[in-house]
Amino acid sequence: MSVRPLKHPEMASVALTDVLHALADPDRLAIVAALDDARTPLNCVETMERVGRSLPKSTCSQHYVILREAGLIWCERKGVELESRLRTAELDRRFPGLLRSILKAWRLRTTRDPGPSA
Amino acid sequence: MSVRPLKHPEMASVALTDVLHALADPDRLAIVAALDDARTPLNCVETMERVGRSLPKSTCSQHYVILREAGLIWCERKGVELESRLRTAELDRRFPGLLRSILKAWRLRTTRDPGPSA
DNA sequence: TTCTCTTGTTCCGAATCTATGAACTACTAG
DNA sequence: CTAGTAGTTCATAGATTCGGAACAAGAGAA
Repeated sequence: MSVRPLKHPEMASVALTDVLHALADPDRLAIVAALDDARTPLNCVETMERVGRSLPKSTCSQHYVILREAGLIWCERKGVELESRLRTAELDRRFPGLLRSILKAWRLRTTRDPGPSA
Repeated sequence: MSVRPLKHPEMASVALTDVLHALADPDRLAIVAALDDARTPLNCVETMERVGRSLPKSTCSQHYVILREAGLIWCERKGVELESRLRTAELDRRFPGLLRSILKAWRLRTTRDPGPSA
């Protein structure tokens, strides 16, 4: 049971539907919003603190896999931690304006919207 | 086994994650893009012709349920047909710029992106 | 070194979601 | 009434997702 190396897709091969699928979950969207706020790489614990919610770690780990494989985040292992940052600029070159408009929509959600993990 | 009446959510109660989930599928995204092109209501057959792909009807029917319940389309029965139109203006009031930027991204997808039903 | 703590990963079973054939409803035309 | 067309519902097999338990891997202390 060894830990696999991190794989990141080239931005050119990222599919729009994968990006949308990755963001179609309140927890993942909140993670992305937190990384966007932070503007600096964060590990999972720091991110979840900012999200203000604790998930089971296995679930959380899977969320990171999905975000990474959808091309949304870039991760590096720093010791025992996983440091992640948004691939903002690259993503915006591939899908101009997309991430911004989604994050904007997320930030003005009302109570009807599921907050992180409804 | 009677046919249930059509239910449309109020736009205020539409969640962003539901919208993203509805659009995180190549067939549904293609349907939405086709309705957006058309600018006039289309039934399922007409829409799928424009999409250029035929799905099993049960699958197609489910896609319409998902799009309708996510607040993306407004449907009316016209005789035996189901006429659908995008809820463009309403949606844009709720999530300004969102649908436009997603459709824009969809239209500039490359071969790596799954076309309708990859 | 070894022990322990922390951070995250992997595995696996249960619960949930999705796709589709078959049967059905509902309407139209002849 | 019969046949045809458009779409819905049901049942179920298949795919995804969630989360607990066990594990990996590095940091720090002794």
